[in-house]
Amino acid sequence: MATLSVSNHSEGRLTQAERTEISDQRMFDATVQLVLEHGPAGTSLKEVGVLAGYSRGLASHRFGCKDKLFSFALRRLGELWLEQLKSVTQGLVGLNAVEKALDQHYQYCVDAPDYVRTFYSLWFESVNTDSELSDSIKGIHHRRHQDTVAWINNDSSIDVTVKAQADSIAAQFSASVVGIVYYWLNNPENLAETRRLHQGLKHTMTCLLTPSS
Amino acid sequence: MATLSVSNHSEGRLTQAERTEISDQRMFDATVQLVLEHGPAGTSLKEVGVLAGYSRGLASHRFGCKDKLFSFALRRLGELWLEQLKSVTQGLVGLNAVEKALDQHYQYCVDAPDYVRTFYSLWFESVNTDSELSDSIKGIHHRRHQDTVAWINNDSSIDVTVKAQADSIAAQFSASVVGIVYYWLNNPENLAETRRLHQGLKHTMTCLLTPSS
DNA sequence: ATTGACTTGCTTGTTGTGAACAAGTATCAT
DNA sequence: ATGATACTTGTTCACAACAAGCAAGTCAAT
Repeated sequence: MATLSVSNHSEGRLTQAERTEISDQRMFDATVQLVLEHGPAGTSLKEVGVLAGYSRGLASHRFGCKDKLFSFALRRLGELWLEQLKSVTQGLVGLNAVEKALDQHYQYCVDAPDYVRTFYSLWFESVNTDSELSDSIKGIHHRRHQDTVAWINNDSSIDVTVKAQADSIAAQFSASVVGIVYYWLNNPENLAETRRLHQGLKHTMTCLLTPSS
Repeated sequence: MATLSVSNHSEGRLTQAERTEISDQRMFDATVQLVLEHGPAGTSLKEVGVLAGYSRGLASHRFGCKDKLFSFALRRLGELWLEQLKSVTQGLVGLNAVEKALDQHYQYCVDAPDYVRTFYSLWFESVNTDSELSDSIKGIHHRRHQDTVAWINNDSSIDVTVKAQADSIAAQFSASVVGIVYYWLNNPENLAETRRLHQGLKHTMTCLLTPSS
């Protein structure tokens, strides 16, 4: 592989920072591939190192334990999704933001299924462990929740009585997204239904954000 | 421990069937306890056998592999929940059935949190494995789906245009329940919000089952 | 610029744990 | 008593985790 750009030394020579960046990226790719093939439990640190083109011990040495490797991968995946999300909801509020977010979420399942699947595989894996990974998830979860709450509160067209319930509405929204993802993980072939679930949630959110009585 | 009831022989003598029933039950209890404490991945067959009062090897020998032990535990837990569910939805259809089911689901989280938590820990664990366990889940999932579809189709007060979408509505219902459970697993202390999510889903289902336009 | 001490990335050696299975012992059935 | 079934013990293999060593990169003094 050609070097991305010339370093400060002669050809082929890499800085320490470049070396770790390259090995990190390769191990990230290997992790995604192996988690897709064998699930998180069936993915060994040894395989990750070897598939990435290094020794059996590197993943262990770099990350300390399996959990931290997964936490690392999850954070990287989370950042990739966040770019997608921000590119589409930038500056939007209320129902507009919610709808664009859901459209993009569906689209990302279509465009980058490997990343989404790995992301949520690790996500669900963390339900059962008190660990680094589980902390990362909690962080992501909390940020998502706050984003949703902000979308609601920053929209001047939304009623005060609705805003008072922003936390509950955000909780319902997050829960529904998790449910949809769960469906998609188990029925990746049925994109039509996955799309319908996204649409259904849009509709539900419309009802929730529009004061009825 | 006193024998549950006299067997066909003298005191303290058990039939083979009784012996396995007892060891199965003890290993089931041990599995629930250990999964609660350490998660499925952190639960070893060795510990299960020992905690149940047997040798380190029994769980391995009886179930063959970890996955089959979990599959066994999951089926037992599923049956317990099914009793609860049937006791409350027997003979009901449509929205009535859905609402009673959700009430009971919430109540079961309150009354038997250990069972519900273990059940769904194993449930989410199975997302990442192609195995016996994953097959059991698929079965349970399919039955739930069919039940919901039947509730919709057997209710004469529900419109034909709605019944035509029975599958999609059932999918949305299942997904939402999964999402709610995911919330509860991560926020077991917040029963109020869990209750609200159940109520919210009832409301959504009311909308879905009542033709609007 | 070259050298040499130091730092950091990476590899190899080793230990402990657990899953899985085989072979053996104890308990029950007839 | 003979077979069948529940259970235990012995063994193997794989992997996580860590320690100790090797190699590549860094940087100051000359």
